Amino acid sequence: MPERPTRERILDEAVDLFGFRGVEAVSLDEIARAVGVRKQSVLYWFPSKEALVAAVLDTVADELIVVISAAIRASDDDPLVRIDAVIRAVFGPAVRRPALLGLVRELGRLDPELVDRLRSRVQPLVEACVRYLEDEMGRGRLRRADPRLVAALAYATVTGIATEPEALETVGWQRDLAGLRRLRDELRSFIRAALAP
Amino acid sequence: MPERPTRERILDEAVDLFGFRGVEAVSLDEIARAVGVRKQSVLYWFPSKEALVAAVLDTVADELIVVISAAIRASDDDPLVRIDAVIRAVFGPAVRRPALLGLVRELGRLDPELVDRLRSRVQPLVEACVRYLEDEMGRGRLRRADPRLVAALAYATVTGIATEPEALETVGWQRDLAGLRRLRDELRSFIRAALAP
DNA sequence: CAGACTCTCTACCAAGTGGTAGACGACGGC
DNA sequence: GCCGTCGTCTACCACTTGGTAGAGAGTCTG
Repeated sequence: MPERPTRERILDEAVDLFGFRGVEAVSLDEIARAVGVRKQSVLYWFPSKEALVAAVLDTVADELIVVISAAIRASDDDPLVRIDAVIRAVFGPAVRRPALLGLVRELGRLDPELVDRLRSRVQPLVEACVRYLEDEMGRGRLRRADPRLVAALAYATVTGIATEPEALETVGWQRDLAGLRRLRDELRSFIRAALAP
Repeated sequence: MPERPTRERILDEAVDLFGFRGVEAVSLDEIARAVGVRKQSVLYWFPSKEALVAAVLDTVADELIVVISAAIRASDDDPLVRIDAVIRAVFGPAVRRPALLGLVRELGRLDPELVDRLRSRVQPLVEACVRYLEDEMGRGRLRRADPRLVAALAYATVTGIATEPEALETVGWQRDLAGLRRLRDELRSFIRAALAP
């Protein structure tokens, strides 16, 4: 049978385990067991745990960058619609795969070199968003505000919900996908209201 | 000399170490060394690592609850000023002690029982804020919006910045206290703009 | 002083960690 | 049939982890 290659399956399980439980808390052995293989096979594909973490970050970043930059290039001219699309794009992968949110929460603790590489890949996207916001504000199609703040807020909101999905419960929502979607939708209309000219 | 009691010093170091590096990543031995004592003395004061974590959460919650509920009871009548005070209060402890932000990031991974207890202590505060927002909105002194969303956004923003202070750099700000303060101030005016009637 | 209590210590343990060395079978090209 | 490469395995290592047992020093109370 054409089973998926071991390397891919390891990456797959690693995303979930690292995301839900934390990199430090998950051992190579546990990942191996989840894949149905021995720890030493994991070390065959990834020479060290750190290499595995790096590979996980890379794959995740690839996906995120593709999805989000596609949304940025979306053709609709109305800036509010466009912002909406980006927010949906940012939440999209997280809604489909909650472990990704948990992974974000690991960033602050990982080897700074790894995080730097990841950030240098994401930064151009953020800059593009900021420039776009500035542009539309200059043309009066969005209310004047610090575009970097808007970016920081969106960034922080997503990672914040990532950090503590319990926050959803605390404010009286379910912490499952429905709660996440609801937050996303409310956030969209909130930003709309704040940025509408 | 009236040195601070060992128990307190352990709690103190634990807040910083757990916050900056993560509960799982910090060993009892490391905490003990930071205090200048042997691991077994730590285990004398806290019968297990989990008990230490619980105690840390309790002390932190105590401080937060005091500071925030004081801000909620602030006397100023203008809702915007009042909201401002609460935001400042939420950011206050974090600005003074960045490790607290890191601790928030641990919540999602800790024993659910611990987190539940913490949440049940914070929830009344959140509920009070929500009721207050609803009330002022009903009286037309704040723009109509879902008060739970406002609470969730504020909550998420703080924990988001906690999760990844690097986000500050990504959007072009310093990640130090100045950056944090700036984010706080911008957030205040942003919420003001969004909620002003 | 005697005895209890408080606090920190040394010594130890079983379990688990990331990682190395190398054997073993399967497979393809020659 | 033979050889090398690939992928997984068993066996092992040095080290760290959270936790136990109990000794012993210091102090307070009688």
